Amino acid sequence: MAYTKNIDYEPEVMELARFAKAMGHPARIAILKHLLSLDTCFFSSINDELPIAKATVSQHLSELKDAGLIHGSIEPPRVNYCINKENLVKAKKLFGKFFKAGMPGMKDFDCC
Amino acid sequence: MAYTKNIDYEPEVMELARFAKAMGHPARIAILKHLLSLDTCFFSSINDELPIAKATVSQHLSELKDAGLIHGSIEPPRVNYCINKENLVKAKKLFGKFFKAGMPGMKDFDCC
DNA sequence: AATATTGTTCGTAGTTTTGCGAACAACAAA
DNA sequence: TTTGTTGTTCGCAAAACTACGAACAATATT
Repeated sequence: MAYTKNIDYEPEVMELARFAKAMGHPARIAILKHLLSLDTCFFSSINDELPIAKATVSQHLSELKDAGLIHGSIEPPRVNYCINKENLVKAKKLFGKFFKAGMPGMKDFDCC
Repeated sequence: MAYTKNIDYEPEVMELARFAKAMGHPARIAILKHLLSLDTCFFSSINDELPIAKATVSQHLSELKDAGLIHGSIEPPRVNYCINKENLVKAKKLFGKFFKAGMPGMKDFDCC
């Protein structure tokens, strides 16, 4: 019964979790880093960077696209991928807000 | 054959993905936010915040603990949870570095 | 028209995640 | 000693995730 009750969480919590989930696999982090360093590139360039089959790479790209973190545009016979900058900035802000919320009370590093 | 080839990713990529994965569920984001706002609290306080069964809450707490994001200490008959501040700072830095890497080339918001 | 290139989609397999209720363990209180 | 409180663990079920090879689609090239 996974994800049945998502409606009960705040939209901002949902959005942050969505971005985090998309970033929750090393292959997808590697893809994002690669795209950030290149600004734009073809599928084959991404595929060459990763130790997994192209079918799997394609799936990870789909997930990143669904989460709104990247764009893909067809330039036959190839596909050009790039960062969805608008949403990456959105993610950056959500993570930034989340972590900043914790920092004020973090002068002392001891707890329970 | 999930996670077979993780050994082929950089340690920093792995770490970031690990933290992101732990944050990749709205219930866990809600838990972290709650703990950040309270500094420390008992299981029951967390459980009351969430629309899921206590067994499930306990599982999410386990995952956050395994990822190193929180601590739990037994104070019979209750359990006190708090943020693992050291690792939260670590996560903050990893995410910060990741997002900062993308920002320089983000003057223009158009791409492929 | 036949061939080559590029990447997606399909079908399949095994693992992990999410969720719940019930049972349990540990301690406190009556 | 019996009862109550607190939270974990167990056992199960459904869904999602990760991965692969094979087949396919779309476009160039010969």
